[in-house]
Amino acid sequence: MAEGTKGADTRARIVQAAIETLRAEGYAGASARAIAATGGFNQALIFYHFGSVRDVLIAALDRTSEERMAAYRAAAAEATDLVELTRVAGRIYREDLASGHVKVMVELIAGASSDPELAPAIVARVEPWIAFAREQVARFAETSPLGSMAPPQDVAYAVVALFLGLELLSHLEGDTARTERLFRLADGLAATITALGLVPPTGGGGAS
Amino acid sequence: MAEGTKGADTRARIVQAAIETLRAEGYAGASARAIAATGGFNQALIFYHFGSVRDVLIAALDRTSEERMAAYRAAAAEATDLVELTRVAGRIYREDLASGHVKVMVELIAGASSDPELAPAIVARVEPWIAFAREQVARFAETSPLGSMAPPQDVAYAVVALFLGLELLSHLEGDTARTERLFRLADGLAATITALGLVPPTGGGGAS
DNA sequence: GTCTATACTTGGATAGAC
DNA sequence: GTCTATCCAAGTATAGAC
Repeated sequence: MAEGTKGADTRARIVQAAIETLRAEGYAGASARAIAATGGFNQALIFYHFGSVRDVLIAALDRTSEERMAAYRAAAAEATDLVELTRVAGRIYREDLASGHVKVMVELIAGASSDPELAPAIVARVEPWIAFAREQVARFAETSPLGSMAPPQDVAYAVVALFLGLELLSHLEGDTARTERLFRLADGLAATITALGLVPPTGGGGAS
Repeated sequence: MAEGTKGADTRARIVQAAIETLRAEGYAGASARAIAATGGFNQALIFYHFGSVRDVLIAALDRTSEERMAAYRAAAAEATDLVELTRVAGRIYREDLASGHVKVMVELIAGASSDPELAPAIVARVEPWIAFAREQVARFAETSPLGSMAPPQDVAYAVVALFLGLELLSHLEGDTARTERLFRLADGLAATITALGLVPPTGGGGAS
């Protein structure tokens, strides 16, 4: 990598503008012209650097996804029990709602319906998140009573679905209060599950 | 109502075509031309009968929403405890995933970002679903220990978010197996909550 | 590598014949 | 009430000057 610096800079500016446009206008509003207007550069640059609008949108998801995955991994590594994991998950997810990462993902998942060539690219970028959630749930639930009642894979799928759905609802009306209450509720739920002995009070290997 | 019959018939055909197009092509693919091609009628009819594409999409959500709300109300009325409510919710929601009602709603919520005039109309049509979920949760949880731990309003919000998120994920790859497992998991969870005495074993007023 | 100009396509919407 | 024809705006993408 490190090819010319100037080209890489411009690519980054385009990707950044694509992210901002997806956040503000959604998939249907993320045209080459709209992205160029957001970033203050020429529309033709998108095609020179990425070849198509679709490919710059995929690059946008790659960029936020890598950045946020790093944040989630770092935060998860700090958690040594389910209560802590729930708390950091809430904290990081709230950052996401604000930063727009989940919005970018949700818009691209919804938009994939209209573009058969986009769909497989989005699938490939959503699955790592489900796998990551499964890893984290498994750290505390795999060998516990909870793990046999609720397979980590299924819990992880539900958690990711819940996060995506919360994004849809909370940005529809701009209501963050309800989401806030839900995370406090989740903290209480994690404490209850731990108190009931369904999950070990501490432990779980380090996050990978 | 009952105005000319012919006009009402055509309106219904257009709305039906809009629903099918939203299901198959998503919001970004639901153009007037695409809807007309799906329904086999002229594109100009949409503007004659509805004035704009936006308004026919809103009518599409109205139609599925009314129809599905009736189905949910009827099903919920049968449930006399939380276990039954969970089971019927799963059954009805699986019908929805297949029929496409949730898909229509999700696509319009996501699409609302790109059309400021669409957003308030969608908000007004999503809120009744959150209110309905709250009513149902409250029937069994309001005066129980669960109700004081987890306010029905917040639980309802989470349930709706989960349903919307499951739609996004399950239709992204066409994976219905994971959703199936989740509903069996929910059945078990409802049974556990009841066994723990967090919720009355029977009761809850009739559904409105 | 970036800009201007432009070709071509699709989409929203209307006019006017039937 | 429905269809054909058409206008115009917006979108993707490319060619070619700089």
